[in-house]
Amino acid sequence: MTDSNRDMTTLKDGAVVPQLHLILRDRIVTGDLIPGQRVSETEFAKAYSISRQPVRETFIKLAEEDLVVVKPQRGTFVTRISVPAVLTARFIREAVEADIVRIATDRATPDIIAKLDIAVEQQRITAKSGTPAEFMQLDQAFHHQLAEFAGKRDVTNYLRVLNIPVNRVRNISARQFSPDRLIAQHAKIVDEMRKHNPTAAMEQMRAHLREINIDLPHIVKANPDFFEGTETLS
Amino acid sequence: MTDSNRDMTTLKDGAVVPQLHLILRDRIVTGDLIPGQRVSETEFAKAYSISRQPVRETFIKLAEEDLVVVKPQRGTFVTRISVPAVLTARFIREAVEADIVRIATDRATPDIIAKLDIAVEQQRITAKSGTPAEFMQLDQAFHHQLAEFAGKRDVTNYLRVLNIPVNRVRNISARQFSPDRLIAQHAKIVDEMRKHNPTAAMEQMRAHLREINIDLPHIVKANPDFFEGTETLS
DNA sequence: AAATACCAACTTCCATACAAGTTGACAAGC
DNA sequence: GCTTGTCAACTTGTATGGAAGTTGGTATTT
Repeated sequence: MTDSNRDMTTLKDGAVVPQLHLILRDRIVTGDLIPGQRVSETEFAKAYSISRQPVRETFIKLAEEDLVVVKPQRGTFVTRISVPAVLTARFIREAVEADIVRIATDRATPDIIAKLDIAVEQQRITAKSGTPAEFMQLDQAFHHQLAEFAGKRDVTNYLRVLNIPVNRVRNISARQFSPDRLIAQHAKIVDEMRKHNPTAAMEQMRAHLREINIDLPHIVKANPDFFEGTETLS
Repeated sequence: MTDSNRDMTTLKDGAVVPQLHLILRDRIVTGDLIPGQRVSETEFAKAYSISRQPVRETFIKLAEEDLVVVKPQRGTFVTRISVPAVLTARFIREAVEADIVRIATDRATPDIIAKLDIAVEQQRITAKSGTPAEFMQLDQAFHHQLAEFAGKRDVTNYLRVLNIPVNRVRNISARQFSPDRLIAQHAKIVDEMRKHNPTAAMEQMRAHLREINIDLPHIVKANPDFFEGTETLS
């Protein structure tokens, strides 16, 4: 989203809850509101000049996405990033996207391969001259494209909530790891698809999605108080 | 859940929203509240002798699970079951549980195989003398057991919301299809695990989870107004 | 008869007041 | 010093009134 609504004061006319939901979700996922931080209904009510009720209902939605946790009579807190949630999301994505890439390879036409080549090339350009957030957007678009080419356009939507903790990790560690490695892996996947080798394409995809298993321990070690369930790593 | 709280009148002391959330979710998933049915805040507020606010907040949670849809100033309605959601959930489960069964086969000890044999046997017993709901519970427990044996205990929890539409389908069609076929497939999966044949076990699992692709068109045809997005089937 | 204007009865949305429980500071007593 | 009791200031939870918008029936007008 643009930061037109992040001046902490004005909301557009119309329903308040959907707007606030998007704003606060973005602020949490990008790390503007940090894991463990205490928030409160009155705090945002004053900041955005609205009543407690819409803020409260926004908190309920954020809680369903595991972005905040509401402790009755005690307070509401930005959740720390759950390591098991990240690992589980990764495992699910590996299984699902392996199947997607197998189907996409079977369906691959020269036209599809060309579009994927263009996508990878744009990633290279953005990695050099763009922001980490822009590269992240392109990365997600690439995986969504593969799903579309496999005829599984909906999969991305239904796994959206699952990917939230993964995105949080990437946002707080955007500058710690270079995108070059990821781009090279994307290119390898496309190459195997070009050769109509579904098994090899699947293996490249699985290896690609296993990367975070290697990075995660370092990220956790660098920001231990942003995470919970860290004992799962050992 | 027990039906101790389904007398439409009394709730236990304590927080109201969590109780009402469980009650209404159960009533929708089991088909007591039917797809497309109109509901309203005041309706349940009167029925349970509470104010509109807790009902409203419950609706928000149900909406996040795609069990109701809130149309501002127009009303709240029990969602019709989304055919694309069912098909996508099935696809995701096939990919994930195939991987799970592969890992579980690699890890399979005689002790694990014995536990799975017992589970299948209990399914046979319940299929004969139990209720469809009880069998459904055992079926879910079986798949959860496999995830545990693969060291992926969390997967079931994180895919819970995804499975909701699938469970709705099974509840409205519980008597239309016999469980014998499913039990036989469970047995085949365990047999391949016993033989330490991960590839065959995976294939049996995939075939098992593809069953709903065959049943779904008939269920939709028998209850067309319980579904939406039915054109996806053609 | 048919189209239109009106309006009463509904709905969800938001604001506000109060209820109920938690927490931490601070003073009293051991 | 250390424990304990008190209580004020917070938190979220619930109730209720009114605002804003939709809907469908009913007169009114053409």
